[in-house]
Amino acid sequence: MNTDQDLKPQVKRKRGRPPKEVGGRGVTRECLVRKGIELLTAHGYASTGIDKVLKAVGVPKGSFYHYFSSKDDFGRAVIDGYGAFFAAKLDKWLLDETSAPLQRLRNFVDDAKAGMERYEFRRGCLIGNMGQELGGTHDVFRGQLEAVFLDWQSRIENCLIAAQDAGEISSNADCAELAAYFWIGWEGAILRAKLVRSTRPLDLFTNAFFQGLPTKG
Amino acid sequence: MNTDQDLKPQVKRKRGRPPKEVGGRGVTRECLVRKGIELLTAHGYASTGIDKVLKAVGVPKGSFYHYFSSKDDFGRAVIDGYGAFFAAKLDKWLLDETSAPLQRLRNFVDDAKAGMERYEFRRGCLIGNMGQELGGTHDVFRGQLEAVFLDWQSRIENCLIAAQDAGEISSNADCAELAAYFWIGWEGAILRAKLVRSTRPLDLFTNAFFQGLPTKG
DNA sequence: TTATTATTAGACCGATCGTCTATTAAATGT
DNA sequence: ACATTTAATAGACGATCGGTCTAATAATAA
Repeated sequence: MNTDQDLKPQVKRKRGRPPKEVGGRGVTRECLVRKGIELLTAHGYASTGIDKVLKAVGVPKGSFYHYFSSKDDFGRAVIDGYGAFFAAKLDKWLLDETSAPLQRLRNFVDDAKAGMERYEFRRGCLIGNMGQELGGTHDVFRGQLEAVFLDWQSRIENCLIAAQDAGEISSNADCAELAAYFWIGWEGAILRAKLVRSTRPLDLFTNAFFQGLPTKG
Repeated sequence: MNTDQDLKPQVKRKRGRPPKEVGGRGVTRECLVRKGIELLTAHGYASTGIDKVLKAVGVPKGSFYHYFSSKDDFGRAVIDGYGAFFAAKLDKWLLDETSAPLQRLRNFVDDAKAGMERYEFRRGCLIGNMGQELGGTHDVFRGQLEAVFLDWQSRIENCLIAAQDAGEISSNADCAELAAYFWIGWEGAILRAKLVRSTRPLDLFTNAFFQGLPTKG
């Protein structure tokens, strides 16, 4: 994994505007954001230098400040990119009509768990990481990160409402609250899973979550 | 709050070993660790430079590397200091025989909640912060941070066992697992509380936690 | 053809980290 | 009393790195 096959050509370029690459239209910016997601998730915002991202993608420094006005601006783009990427992943699982609603949620959880294992519990969730690192100090990021959580949360909420409609959980259940509870515990479990390098915290939380859901009534 | 009344004298000092301060015996190191706890909790490990700590305490750089061999060494001392400080806080509440076991846990939670509010949800928990920031990459810190969690966890576990003995919760309950679950959710709630600058996530989690405890049977 | 825009190359400044030497007071030994 | 060793501080230093800025040049539009 991560064989760096998706980066810009490492060929030595001349200065100035480069000759028009047929396939490459705005590819650079997207590559930067993609690498940013990868590196910020793994090492955090403060610890990840611009240079690291640039070197990993094979793009010179000058380009960076053409596409982004500052590191913060880049950070915002990275958060948006990750938020959208993960929202799509949520939809993929939670809107899958071939499974019952609660099973969809389980499927998502299993997929996310597999992702944690695949990266050896080194990355976790970019939004959780940046929230922890910058939520207390950086107001702009704080609002943006919370907005991403609310977006994800509403997708879980909709899935729980579907479960209600399907009679899987009680019609009295407060799905919005349960969805909020889900993300609180899930992010806490990811943090702990990084420390113990195991899915145990994830299993512990999700088992309790599903078991605690109000049964039909 | 934080009126900086607890730092070393800012007076211009001469070089060389300073005259023996009557009260001050090894005070410098302790001051550094204390400020370290404060600054690392607020801004994270990577973002907090040695110089910031030194300036805040009014100690020159030369002293730092007399007491600590490196920044990592300092980080370890800070983690230990915070771990011990918080363990004492836990004991203060959880071993308070004047309340029933579960009430002790509620008291601790209320106190921690008040602490979050006092700092306007800007700091959170040093162990959670550093775990998020470095748990995935820094092996030494990772082990140390997990050890702190296990220590805190055992204190919660003991309190839950006392609750069992008092008949407050079921004798079938797995107190070790419940204690692990408590910290997973609590840390997740802190993270979220920083983002929304409100105790709601903390309330949401703790209410669910207490309500989900297996009733006596 | 000329002007403008997009994109790159890399210099630049300041901050940070950790080391190093010099300095001086206390503690210790004789 | 004196010499020696140890504890603790002052602060300069070099290497590195992060973020910003200027100059250069090809594509594009007027």
